[in-house]
Amino acid sequence: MSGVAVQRARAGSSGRAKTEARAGGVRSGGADDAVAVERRDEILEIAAELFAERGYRATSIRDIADRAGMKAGSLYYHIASKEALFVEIHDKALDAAAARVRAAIAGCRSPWRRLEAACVEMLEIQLNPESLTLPIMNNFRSVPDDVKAELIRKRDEFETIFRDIVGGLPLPVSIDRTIYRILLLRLLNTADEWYREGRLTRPEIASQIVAIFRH
Amino acid sequence: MSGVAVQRARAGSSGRAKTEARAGGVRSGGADDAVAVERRDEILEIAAELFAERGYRATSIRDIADRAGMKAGSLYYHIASKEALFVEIHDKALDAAAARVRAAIAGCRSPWRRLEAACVEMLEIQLNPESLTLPIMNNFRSVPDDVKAELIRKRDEFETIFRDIVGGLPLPVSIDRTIYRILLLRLLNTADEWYREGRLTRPEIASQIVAIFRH
DNA sequence: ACATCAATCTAACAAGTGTTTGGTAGATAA
DNA sequence: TTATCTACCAAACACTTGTTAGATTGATGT
Repeated sequence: MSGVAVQRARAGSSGRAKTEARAGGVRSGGADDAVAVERRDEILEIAAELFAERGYRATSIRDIADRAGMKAGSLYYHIASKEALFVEIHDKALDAAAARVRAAIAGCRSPWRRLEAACVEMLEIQLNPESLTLPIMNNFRSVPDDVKAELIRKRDEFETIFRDIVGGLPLPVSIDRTIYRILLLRLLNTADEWYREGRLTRPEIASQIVAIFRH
Repeated sequence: MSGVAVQRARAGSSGRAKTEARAGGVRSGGADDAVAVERRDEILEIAAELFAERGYRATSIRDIADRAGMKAGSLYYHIASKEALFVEIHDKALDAAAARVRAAIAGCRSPWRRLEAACVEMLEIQLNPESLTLPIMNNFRSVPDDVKAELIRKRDEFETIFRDIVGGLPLPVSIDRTIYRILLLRLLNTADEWYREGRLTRPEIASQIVAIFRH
């Protein structure tokens, strides 16, 4: 505690806080800082991979820094905190996923075809650890409480897409559409946990899911 | 490392290792050590609750000790290590769950009734944080690799019950029974993550699941 | 009274956590 | 050349982690 106090005092006298100016994410850029932006995106992608692989808690700042080829402290030139990094990744991933799913179902007229297209795309997203669109839509248990609320809000927004899709299905009245959607989304969102490579392809899995959920 | 070596050597010279004699779990008991056994079971149950709530990694030895009303170091009189504690809980939980599900489907003649009874029981198990039968059948991501294999083995053994149940269902040939079972189990095992209190009762949820999975 | 023993405490250990500080090589701009 | 600014590093901070050693307390048995 005393150490912190000393540091604060010194920082006050010597001026400036370079880090904060950048870590917010808003670039007050010069001419071409394309390199800088790329570096930051690179870090986001690396962190996204690790979060997806090991979860939030099990991924340390030093893990991310290692993979990015730098020291832990240097990361804080690019990010504000581990929490902020995760929230940013999470939001971007959901936005990208929403765009992909919307594009995938755009051409489908029949409601069941729409569902199948959405399932295929969701499986593709969840099982391809190559882009920022990554399977981190769950694992909220390992996330601190203060961030959790915001994450859930964003996820609910994403799941609106599926409320529309399920709403258009000609289901028997005996089936509750809300729990139908919840169960379907749970399966798609956790695909990386139950999918076993080699048995069935992703489209085959999607058509199996639709076969089960179709009535 | 050097510290461990020193400690081992000293334990050898001064005799005895009280802790190890007990932590293994096998009691070389005196007359009535019912109190001691109860204390250990109490610890197991407390730890099981915390593991279920927060996951393996997010639950610290000190958390468990706090809830048990003692200090962290004292826990090691009862357990050998955090990993061993988790494995023991996991195994006991699966054994108890298997017994409960088997008992629940015992009286059912129709295959669909069997499925429904199994679903009801599984939801009861997953959503009642009161006994050692607790929702810790997943979350393997946060578990160290060396333990993971053993946990998966035990879980596969448990899931045999559902292979039999699904095997008895008169499903259309277009549906792959393996993925059917995987999807169903994934939903039941993660019920605590998607279940929202107040909307539907557990038996209602179970009948909805069967309504969706029935063909 | 004395020794034994279960059950706990205190206190530390090494390792790892997120984060901050002050410094610095190298490019860019005046 | 000199000054500025980006992107990093080295080193520490305070804190938490699982785990262990050794001392202590209270009950039990002789």
